[in-house]
Amino acid sequence: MNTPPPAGDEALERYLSDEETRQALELLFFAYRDFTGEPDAILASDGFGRAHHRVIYFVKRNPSITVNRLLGILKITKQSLSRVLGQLVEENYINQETDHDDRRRRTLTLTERGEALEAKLTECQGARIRRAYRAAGADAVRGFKAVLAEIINEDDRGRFTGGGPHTA
Amino acid sequence: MNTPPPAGDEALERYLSDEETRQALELLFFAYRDFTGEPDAILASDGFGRAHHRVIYFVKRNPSITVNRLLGILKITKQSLSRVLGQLVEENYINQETDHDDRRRRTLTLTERGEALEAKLTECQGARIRRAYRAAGADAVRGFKAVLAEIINEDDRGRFTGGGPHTA
DNA sequence: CATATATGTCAATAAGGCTGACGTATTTTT
DNA sequence: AAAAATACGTCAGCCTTATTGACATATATG
Repeated sequence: MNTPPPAGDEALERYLSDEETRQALELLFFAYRDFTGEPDAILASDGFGRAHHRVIYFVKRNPSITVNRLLGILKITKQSLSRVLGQLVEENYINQETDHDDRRRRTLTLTERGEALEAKLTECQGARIRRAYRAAGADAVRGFKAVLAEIINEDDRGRFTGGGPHTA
Repeated sequence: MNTPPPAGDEALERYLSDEETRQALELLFFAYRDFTGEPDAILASDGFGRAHHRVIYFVKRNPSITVNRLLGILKITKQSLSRVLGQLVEENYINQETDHDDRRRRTLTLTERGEALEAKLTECQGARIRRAYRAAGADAVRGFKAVLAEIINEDDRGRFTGGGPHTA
């Protein structure tokens, strides 16, 4: 068990503030854990991990994205991406071709197989989101988005407050 | 860029639903990434990782917790916990003592050093949360909590809809 | 006494990150 | 044309965090 609320107005304020933020931390921890749980299981049965999911997802969202822009979104090193991306290309989930304008660049696109896996994974997470949205109501959804957008660092926040998909 | 909204009412519905859920997925991804970024940096400079953070956090929240109950919250194996916990005990962040009632049990509590690190990490994430809460407003905060609670699996949801801290 | 529980530990394996170094093709700059 | 910067790939090695299986020990409980 835990320390009970203290007496005194200022102390109570601090306590509430502490409890309040801890509740938020824990909500995020448990929500993210469960949110990634199902897709992780699907991926594992294909011999993939969460890293593959992220790559597939952002290639879907940004067709013909270059390796460099993908690295920018994921914020990992190219050596780390290399292994994961290599597997996905090897096993024909992602198509890689030389860009016509700048022949140094390789553009990445999902193959049919990649599209299928992406759809399966997103559908799985989407169902959880839609269920939560319906249960909480439209008003709550607006609050949910507003707070999450504010939690995100300023540089990436524009993806949500402003316009379309992740064109970095 | 991406596929533009299609014509036709049903198709538009589907498109909105898809865009809507994808936005939620991405909000969660970026928010969690940035939310864990700062503490990760602090921990790294102490030679620790995110796993150490989770252990310290839940020991703080459940003083005198047993190893078994901690495993239940974290949902990892005891072998995984062993190394992390061992380090924290070794370096005097966590105190381990034999329970008086059942001498098989070891109860875990933060030392002063552990308290200090926990405070530093939680303060860092707390500041981000408070900033977001202030920016989004009290109404949005209610929605934020409601949706996140609904995203969490039923078994753990009670921690938030109901009462106090994580007493598993 | 037998069995179950709580904990710890040894060994092997794997995913997914990291850094540093080097190579090569291509584009841009001087 | 030569030099520099960019985009990409790859080799080699290291770390953290997780996994499984097996076994040991102390304690509690039937």
